[in-house]
Amino acid sequence: MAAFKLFTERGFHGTPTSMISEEAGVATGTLFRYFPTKEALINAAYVVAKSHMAAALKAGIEAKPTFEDKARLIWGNTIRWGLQNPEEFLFLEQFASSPFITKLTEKEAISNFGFLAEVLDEGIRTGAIKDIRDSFVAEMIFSSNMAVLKKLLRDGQNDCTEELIEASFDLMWRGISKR
Amino acid sequence: MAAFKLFTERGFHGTPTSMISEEAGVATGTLFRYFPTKEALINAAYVVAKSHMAAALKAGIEAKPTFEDKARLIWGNTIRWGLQNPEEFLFLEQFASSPFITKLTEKEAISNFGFLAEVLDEGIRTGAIKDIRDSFVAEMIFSSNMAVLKKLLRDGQNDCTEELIEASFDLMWRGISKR
Amino acid sequence: MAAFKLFTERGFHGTPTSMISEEAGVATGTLFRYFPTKEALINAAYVVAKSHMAAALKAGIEAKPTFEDKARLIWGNTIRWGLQNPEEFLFLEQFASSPFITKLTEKEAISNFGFLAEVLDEGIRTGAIKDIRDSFVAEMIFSSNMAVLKKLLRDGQNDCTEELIEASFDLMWRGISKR
Amino acid sequence: MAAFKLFTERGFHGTPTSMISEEAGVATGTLFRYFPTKEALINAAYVVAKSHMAAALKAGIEAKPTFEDKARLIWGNTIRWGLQNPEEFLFLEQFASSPFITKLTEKEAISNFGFLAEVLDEGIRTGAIKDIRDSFVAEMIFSSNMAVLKKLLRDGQNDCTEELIEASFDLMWRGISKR
DNA sequence: AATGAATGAGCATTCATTCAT
DNA sequence: GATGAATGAATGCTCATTCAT
Repeated sequence: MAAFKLFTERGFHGTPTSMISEEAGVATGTLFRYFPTKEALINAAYVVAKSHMAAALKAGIEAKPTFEDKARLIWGNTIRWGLQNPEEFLFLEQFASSPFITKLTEKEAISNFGFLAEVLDEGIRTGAIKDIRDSFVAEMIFSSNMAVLKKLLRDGQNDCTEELIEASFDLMWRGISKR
Repeated sequence: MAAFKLFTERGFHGTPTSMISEEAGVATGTLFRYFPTKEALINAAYVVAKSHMAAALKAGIEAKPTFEDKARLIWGNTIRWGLQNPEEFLFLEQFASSPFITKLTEKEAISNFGFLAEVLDEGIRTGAIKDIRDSFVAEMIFSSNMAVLKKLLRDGQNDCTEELIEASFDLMWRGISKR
Repeated sequence: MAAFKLFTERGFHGTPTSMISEEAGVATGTLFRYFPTKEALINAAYVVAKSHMAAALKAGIEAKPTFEDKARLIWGNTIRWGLQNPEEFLFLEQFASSPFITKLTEKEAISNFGFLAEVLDEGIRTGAIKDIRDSFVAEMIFSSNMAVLKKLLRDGQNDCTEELIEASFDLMWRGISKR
Repeated sequence: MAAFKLFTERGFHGTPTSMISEEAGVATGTLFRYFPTKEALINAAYVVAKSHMAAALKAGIEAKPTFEDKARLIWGNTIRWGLQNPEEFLFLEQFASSPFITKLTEKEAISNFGFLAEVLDEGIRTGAIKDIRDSFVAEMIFSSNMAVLKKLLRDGQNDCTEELIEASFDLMWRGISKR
């Protein structure tokens, strides 16, 4: 979807539907056969991007035996996906808490991320990580992960990206792990 | 500034200048005596909010002797400021990397945060924290801090806010500290 | 085009685009599908009026054998066209050297009047008229012609219009002819 | 008056009163102590320019004995004045028949030109020029005179300006004189 | 008298949405 | 189903004019 880039670079109201339809190679009116309003369109785009992201994050997870392995994989998957799909990632960042994305959409989009809660749960259950107000921990982990990704996107990646992924994971892991 | 709330809740293009002037209790034209364009207005608001935030973060810092004390104070200051000024905080979150805030504005706004770099430097110099690609660490700290604040704003605060601030700091601190 | 009358009577900035579109029987926005800006619109109108005028001036010219016949015909054509299309004529007068008509437009508009130079050339070549700084003579002829037309429009025409056309031509002709 | 240049180059509505007051070195409000409205201001400017012009045209006329001498002097005076005061001249040209100049103003402005009618009258009375619908002749003379001036302003004057003034007068004169 | 900040009506232009083809 | 011309409400911004100082 070309809409990701356009919306991210120009904002919601800064991106005319005519521009979206042109990028998409269809006529102006055609858009409105598929999305009743412009808001519906961006909400749909949001759900798509979120589900793309969710799929990328969980890739290969079932092969990992321990909680730490899973956590480390997801940590890296997030960063790698973001580096390869910067437009979708930045779109999600930009519109995550914008007034254009409805609560309903957010709810639907988040439903793809249920597996994260399960993994985290496993970590707590097996005693691998602390349980101080779990959800706070989850937020901190998630935001740290994103912070690394954003920094890489901003600075431009270099050849030691993988090292950095490991180092940042270790740092985070040391904070949350019991030992 | 009433503009914080309006822009946050409705977006840049979703907030007519007439609405801003009405909230501000002046005529439409009056706005344009002080800000040449709507973009200039939001950029000015951004700088103001950032400097408010910076002032709040560093409050009381000179009285703290060690790096850890300083870090702990700033961590708490951030969260307390955000909880007391949710509109300004959310405004900053929303427009931090929007296309409406110019590079120049961002630069000016960031200039107020030089003290953070100094504090971090002290931490590294005195050997209190690790030096794995410091700037990444800074980003992770900052984003974790924000994550806690955002969660508190979303969920509504309760009486154990201070406890939570401490707990989250400890978690972060354990990750970054050498011992 | 209704724009001729409106622009002439009210000036460029005194004529809102909404008024033009209303007169034209279309919606406000429709105007801007055909003309990117209001300035483009008035420039287009200018070119149209000029080409109408050019066509009227040269009507029947090829049937005239001598230079004097051609000159006399054009002299009359100008006046007759202006009397029948006062709105277009006054529009051209009003905006001929206004800041709204670009050099480019003027150039394009003038291109229709190449035949005038040819006719004048013939007059000089055949020795019918003097050659004192030809272009000045051309300007004087042209402006005299216009002056008669404007006076007729201002005073209202009467039944001896044709006589007057002849008389004024003779007067001008006597000035420029070699004998 | 700086207003001449501004109005000519930018049009009536294109020239803010604030710009005029700035050029004049007074405050915005001050203008309105002297002219009730912007229209009153431009009308006053028009009258001033016209009277300047009238004064220039008649300069030295009483010393001239014959009609032809007077006519030749006025012809030259017009052109010389216009070349020395292009801003006022072009201002008059531009706004002569604009909707901003009221009939009353035009009437007042024209009152300064009574001497022209007298001179023309003398020409007819003494039998120096033809009497075919005198006012038309006057218009033609006047417009020819202006045409020469405008051409000179457009092309830039050179050292044979005086020659050209003579030549153009002769051409005109031959047209209107009885012999 | 002079000032210039404040006013708010007015206008060019954009753009989501409709609908005849 | 697809198209894209037409619509007209909405909005950023300007500027003549006022009036408290």
